[in-house]
Amino acid sequence: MSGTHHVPSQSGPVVEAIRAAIVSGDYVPDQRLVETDLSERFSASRGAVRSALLQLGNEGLVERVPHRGARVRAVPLAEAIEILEVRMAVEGLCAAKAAQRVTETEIAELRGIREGMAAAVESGAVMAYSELNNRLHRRMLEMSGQRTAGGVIERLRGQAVRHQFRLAMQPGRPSVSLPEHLAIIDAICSRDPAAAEEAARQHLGSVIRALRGTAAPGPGTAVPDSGTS
Amino acid sequence: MSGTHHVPSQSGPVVEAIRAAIVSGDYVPDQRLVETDLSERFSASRGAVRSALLQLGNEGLVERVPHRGARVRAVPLAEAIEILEVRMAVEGLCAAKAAQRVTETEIAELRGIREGMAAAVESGAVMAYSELNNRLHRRMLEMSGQRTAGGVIERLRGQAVRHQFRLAMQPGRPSVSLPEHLAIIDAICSRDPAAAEEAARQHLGSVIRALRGTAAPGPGTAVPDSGTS
DNA sequence: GGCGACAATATTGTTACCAATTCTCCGGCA
DNA sequence: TGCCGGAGAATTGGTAACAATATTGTCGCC
Repeated sequence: MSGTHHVPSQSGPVVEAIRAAIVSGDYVPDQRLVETDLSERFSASRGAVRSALLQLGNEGLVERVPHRGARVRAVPLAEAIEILEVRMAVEGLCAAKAAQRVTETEIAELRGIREGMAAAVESGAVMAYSELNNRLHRRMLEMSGQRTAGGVIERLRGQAVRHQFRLAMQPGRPSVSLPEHLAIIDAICSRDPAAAEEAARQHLGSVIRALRGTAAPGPGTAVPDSGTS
Repeated sequence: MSGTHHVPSQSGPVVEAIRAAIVSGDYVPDQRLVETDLSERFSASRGAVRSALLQLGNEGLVERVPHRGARVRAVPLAEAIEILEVRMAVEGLCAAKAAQRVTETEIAELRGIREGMAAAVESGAVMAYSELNNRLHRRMLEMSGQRTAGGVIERLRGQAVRHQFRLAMQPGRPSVSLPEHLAIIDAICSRDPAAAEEAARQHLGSVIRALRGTAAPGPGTAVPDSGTS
């Protein structure tokens, strides 16, 4: 097996834990991240938490202001679109490279993902589809052999994950994105770099258009006070 | 004016100092970075140095292994090429955006850079040309308005700066890159996004080809092996 | 009743110290 | 001679206390 994801695991388990808590929505945007709280929550020393926050700040997931602490960074829609535009460029590159370097076993794996995605959409299994979606993008990066590009995209994905998640939950969205994903898979399996790049770009372009369509309601709707408290 | 809103200046002056020392060649690749040494060298506490090394490690400039300290990361040629491939994609995007959004005053500034570059190459002023080159790339990013892409490229540039510097020192290299730079400038000034993207991609493609030519002196790795018989 | 200064609190930033780990060097031994 | 093992030094990682700073609540004054 290709093992677990290697890029974002560098500086200890605390970083991963906090990152997971953020991307899973356990901490909402603009929520304060007090060092002592996290220290107790994750059973780690304050220094470890401090380092983790530093790294997450560098990663763009949290915002740190001197003497005022860290809070979950709220990525505005415009920036999410910027992120997707960069991803469009880089993932286009990766798709092309993947089409050049793909092996037979990888083609088989992609075909498996393809079937799974079609089945998930057919049966309305949104979460399963989202999971396969993540896996497809990740495996495509690995197949491209472009570690640098993979790291860049991984980081960008982390920042915009909330927007993408919200988008994936829109009813009818899977039926739109499914053919795009299938086109990417088919192009890679056909070892057609140009088609793969074009398919990847079209897919992310579609995501951008869809994101633009989701009206971002102004301030006043987000209430951080959820459940436990 | 937009002033100097550099992305990588966030976590204190120590980070910038160490980064400057690394990119300026003051610390060579694989050189150990002992915390106490840096602490004394930059008159900062060990904790500050620690944080700085953490951030630089996250940035890809230094390599940190647990209990073994940090050292300047030696970016292999293959990775430098990967980095340039990503830059090719992202800077292509930025060039296109810049061509869409460029203002009249910015066009005037670009024309100034254009003249300066031509004059520098004419007179053989390598350093001045390199400086203008940096400025051109940086201003193009700013004009594109793509902050995300700018941050990505800035980071990638930092990692491969040594290779690019070595390349810029090659005799005759400026005469090759000058027309490419001029093409980028002209395309942006003509507000032609497609041409700008193409010009940027061609330029970086040329850099990649040139880099491939530098350090491939035949079979076997040309490591500076001390006096073999 | 509203507003500004002041104290109390909470939180981060820094420093000093100790523990854990690795590297180096030296000596013993087959 | 070459290799194994251990003591010592060097360096990093972690922890706790301290200092600096921002936030919040309170009191007096207009």
